[in-house]
Amino acid sequence: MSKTSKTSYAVLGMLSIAPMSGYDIRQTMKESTSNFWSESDGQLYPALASLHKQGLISCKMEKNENEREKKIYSITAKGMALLTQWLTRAAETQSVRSEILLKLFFGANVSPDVSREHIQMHCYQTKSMLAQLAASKKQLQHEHKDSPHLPYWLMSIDYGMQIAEAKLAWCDGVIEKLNKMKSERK
Amino acid sequence: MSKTSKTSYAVLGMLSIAPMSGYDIRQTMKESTSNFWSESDGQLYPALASLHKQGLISCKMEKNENEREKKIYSITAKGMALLTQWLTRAAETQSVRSEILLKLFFGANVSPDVSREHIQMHCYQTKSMLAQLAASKKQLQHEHKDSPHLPYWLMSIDYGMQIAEAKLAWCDGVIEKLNKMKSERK
DNA sequence: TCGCACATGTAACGCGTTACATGATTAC
DNA sequence: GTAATCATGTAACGCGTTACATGTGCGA
Repeated sequence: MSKTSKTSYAVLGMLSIAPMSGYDIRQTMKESTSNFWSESDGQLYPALASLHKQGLISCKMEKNENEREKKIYSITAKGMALLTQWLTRAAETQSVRSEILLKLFFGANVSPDVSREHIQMHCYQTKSMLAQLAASKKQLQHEHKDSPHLPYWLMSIDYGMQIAEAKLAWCDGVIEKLNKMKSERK
Repeated sequence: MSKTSKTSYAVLGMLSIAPMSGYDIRQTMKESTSNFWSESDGQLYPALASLHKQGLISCKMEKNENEREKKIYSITAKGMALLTQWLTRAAETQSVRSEILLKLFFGANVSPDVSREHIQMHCYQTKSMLAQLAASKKQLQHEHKDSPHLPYWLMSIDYGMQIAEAKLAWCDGVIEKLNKMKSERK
């Protein structure tokens, strides 16, 4: 088990929700955690193979009508123990890199218009993300009414939404300031 | 020039503020952009060498009294052109990975206490970051009163502060919900 | 004299992305 | 028929972190 990579834990976590195929895990991540976590194919499938080899997950072949055969993985007791152990450990602080903030930081080298365009774009993207999150939230509340996972899923969505709101407020302020700077430079 | 890495641009940007040594760049980044951007030694020094070889920055040896000799780099016209070109291009969207949110997402597998502890810790860390940002802001306003960079620097600090405030509000809500879940489980 | 801040680098390693490879089934 | 979705993987590459390596000057 790698000391630094969290891919295996993300996979174990997904399988703690329900037995799934690799493809299912990808889809589930896209629909639920993509806002704060995602894995690429190149990480996912080798992780599944490695977890299986270690006995942390088990694998059954399944073939329903009109479906191609797929591998359904389930978390084992051993895997569950490792997952809860990881869940209990404190999260490591990760370094963030935001290209848009870096560009804004060096904004004095270009016209305020340039920065304003970037922020404007960021604003649009954030709004679209907010809409997606709101939709996800509604869907989750409907489709997983009685799941013990629901409250936790909602909290993680709320994080995204509240951060997005804060970003939008910041964007507004920045655009206003940049407009002022532009008119003062005239 | 690498297509994907932004390290070179970060370095060029720093040198657009003032001529500096590699060490100075590290210090400046720590004090100003660490909240949203940082570079390690293993990135910084090779980047400086490469930029120099490409004629994007120039290098002078300097030795003041009671100081060991150091290399002071300055951005060239060619480097400045490349920087502004990059600044004008739209920022690529980067994928974020938040271990704490991933743990919260899988929180149903452990006691609500575990999640609450994590969030509590996150709250403390965010508060300390907020205090640091407030201090930086004050210092910047004082030390760079007339710099054309100041408004941009303040905007990037405000981003950190506003996001931090939103995080704190979210933490409060989550802790409350987790406490409720705990009492309901009794 | 011991440790810390200054100062500059190199090398190894692992992680994560991207592109490639394959192939079945379904909808248009 | 052909594009999209389902489904599983591999391989190369580059980036970024960490640890290592070296040495100066200053303060306690």
